[in-house]
Amino acid sequence: MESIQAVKGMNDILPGQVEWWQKVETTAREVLENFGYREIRTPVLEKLELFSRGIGESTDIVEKEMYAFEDRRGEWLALRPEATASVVRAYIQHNLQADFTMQKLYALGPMFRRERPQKGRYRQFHQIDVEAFGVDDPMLDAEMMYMLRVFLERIGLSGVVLHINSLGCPQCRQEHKVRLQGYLETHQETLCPDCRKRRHTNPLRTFDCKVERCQKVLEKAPHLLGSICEPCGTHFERVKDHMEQLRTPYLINPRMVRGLDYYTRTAFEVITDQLGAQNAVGGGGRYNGLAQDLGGPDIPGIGFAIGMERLILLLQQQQEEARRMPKIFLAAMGERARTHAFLLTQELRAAGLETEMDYEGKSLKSQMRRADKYGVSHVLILGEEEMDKGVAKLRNMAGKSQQEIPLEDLPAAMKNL
RNA sequence: GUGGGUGUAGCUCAAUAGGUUAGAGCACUGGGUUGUGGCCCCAGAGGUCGUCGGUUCAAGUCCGAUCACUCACCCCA
Repeated sequence: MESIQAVKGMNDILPGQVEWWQKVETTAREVLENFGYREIRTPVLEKLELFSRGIGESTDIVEKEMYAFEDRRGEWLALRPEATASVVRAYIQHNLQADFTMQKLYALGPMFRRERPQKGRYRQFHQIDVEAFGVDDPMLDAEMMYMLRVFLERIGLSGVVLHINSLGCPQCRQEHKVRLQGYLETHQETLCPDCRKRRHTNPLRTFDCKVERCQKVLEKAPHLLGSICEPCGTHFERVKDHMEQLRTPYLINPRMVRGLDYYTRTAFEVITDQLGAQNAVGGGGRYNGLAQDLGGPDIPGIGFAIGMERLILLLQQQQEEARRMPKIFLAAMGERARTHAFLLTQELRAAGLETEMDYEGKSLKSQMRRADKYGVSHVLILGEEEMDKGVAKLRNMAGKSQQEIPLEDLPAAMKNL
């Protein structure tokens, strides 16, 4: 019989790996909650329309990467390809703007995109998603990027750079788009086929084309940053001022464009050069029109997402892993001692001590080997001899010393080690 | 969706120009005198050589197909 494999691009996270995830998750919660963010959990499945309207009909995500299907009653649903649209939907649906003028929310969980997997890119991947609603002030933009930096520092990640840009508002971006299209048209002949297509569909995207002759053309192309409107320009200036105030290093990257339609003004990405082709560990930006696009009130928002597998891949390259092991091992010989050891194990656990034992009646030598593999600091040895005397031998694995301890004192004595 | 690379034990890899019972290291199990770990020594278990088909007296090895994994393109976290 053929064994069943996991779905392509969807991974099991095994013991030994899962410790990294726990570390990232707990650190994320600590930092985010310290900045006033509260967790929200939304369904993994949403109406398809939420994403086609929210992310943009012509984006790659919506066009070709979504897990979309018709359910038994003919309703079109999709596994979420990102979290922002869902969080905004929940925000609108539950009228969260009525509670406070500002809402700071975060969500952890799996996202789904049907792409060809490669290093740092999977069909089920996980994000730490952060969103703040109701405030358009640049102070919040800067605080968010500062918080991202604090988180990455706390988790111990090094070698990443924060890129920032302003994408302007729908109005000035539209004007720029027309100008850029005009420019590209005059250089049409030199552009690669992809860029010729992008000229119509999404001219801004030509900026991250990797073909050399396209880059050459784009060097002289009008930059969005140079032509954003006055209010967008001052917003960006103030973001930068606050970044300096918070002593958070950044790099202005006028070529950065983001793949989702809803971004406005501030956009940012955390970039690494240690992940092969996947260079973005996290990214986000402001999305002032999104809530309204999704049928809600006209409320500004800003947010970002961190790719957990990418972050963990980097951490694993940079840090030693810490394995989780029991602290005490019980080695017992003979039926009487084994039966007692079984109970004793539960008592030690009840006292809060991580305890493991041998369940198979193996030789003492074998049990000691097992204890050593676990890396426990102490082993309790229990045999006929000890049972007769009403004691257990406590062996210190590091020092090799051994002492006898009365059985009735055990949980207490172990706690004081 | 497109292109490249790789599929042999749980893991990392060997296997002469096709030729008998496919090997090693690590990991695993047991043992090295009565009930004591690490180091060392001995022994053991573990593989339909991804799958299907073809060439051949003979295929892990050659050919084809297929699947899986992987890297890259596209795009993104």
